[in-house]
Amino acid sequence: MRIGQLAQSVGVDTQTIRFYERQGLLPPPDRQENGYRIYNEKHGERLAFIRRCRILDLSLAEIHELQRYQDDPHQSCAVVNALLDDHISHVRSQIAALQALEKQLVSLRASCNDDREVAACGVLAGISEGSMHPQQAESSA
Amino acid sequence: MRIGQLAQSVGVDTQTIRFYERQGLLPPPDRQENGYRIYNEKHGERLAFIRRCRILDLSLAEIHELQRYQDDPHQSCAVVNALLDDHISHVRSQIAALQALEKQLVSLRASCNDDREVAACGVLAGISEGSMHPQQAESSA
DNA sequence: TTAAAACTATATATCTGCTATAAGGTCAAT
DNA sequence: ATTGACCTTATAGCAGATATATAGTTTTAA
Ligand SMILES: [Zn+2]
Ligand SMILES: [Zn+2]
Ligand SMILES: [Zn+2]
Ligand SMILES: [Zn+2]
Repeated sequence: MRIGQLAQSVGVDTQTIRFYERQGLLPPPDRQENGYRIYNEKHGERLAFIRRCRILDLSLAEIHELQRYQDDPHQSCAVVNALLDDHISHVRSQIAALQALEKQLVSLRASCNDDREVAACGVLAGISEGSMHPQQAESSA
Repeated sequence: MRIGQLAQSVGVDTQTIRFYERQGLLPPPDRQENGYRIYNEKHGERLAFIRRCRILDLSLAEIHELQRYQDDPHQSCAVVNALLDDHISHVRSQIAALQALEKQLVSLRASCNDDREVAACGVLAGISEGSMHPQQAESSA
């Protein structure tokens, strides 16, 4: 199967497939005499795996790591589970950061109604005055 | 004051200041004879405003819009408040997406303990099997 | 006085995960 | 013969910086 078919069957752009190949996430397929890439079902499964990882918001580096684990199937799967735990904490710290941010924004929003002119806007005043603390999106825990 | 001093006083990198200037968020300052940028307190306030907006995770485009509002101080501040409301809904939809993701990840994680080998890992099996639905990080509401 | 350290300038590359465009080669049908 | 659909590579763009390369300037100290 050629790249367009593979792309359609998995629901990605052909560019994305070539991109994954360049990144080392998909093995370079054989080529026809004219240079066209030829894929088999293995490639399809591999690509689908990558896409499902991306749906889980795993980074390409994390996916790469998972693939390395799959290449050594007899080691303990604790490494896989640890990777997932780490990723869950990535996601949780993002959530926490965003929730703190939301709180800040809502309180800022409450400092103004719509009946003023810009020069007296409570929101702008709140930002300009600035008793704010930086967010930390990711921690290296 | 030169760029290094300004950078230190606001707590950003000098590169970041030049970057904001290129993006049109900071007005180009006067130059010394040797070409060095010279800043005054106005620049400092403007830069600090930008940084506080960034802490609130406002995009550079949103900040730009706020600046345009500030340039027309007699219009109704409803536009400012609307911008903030939009941004709050950006943040909320990010939170919702991440929470849905967290749920998926936690359930995936629960499908494995650490006592297997990679070939039998419940996490990898869960990803490979793939009964997953794509996330939508942002909606164009 | 001179040489090194610290600062400034511009231009360019890097990061993430794609997506889009340009410019061209290949193939089937008309 | 030419259209159209497909394929190839190379390159640029998005956000929001950050890093590097290379060069000129100022300050400090030996
Ligand atoms: Zn992660
Ligand atoms: Zn207002
Ligand atoms: Zn926003
Ligand atoms: Zn496992």
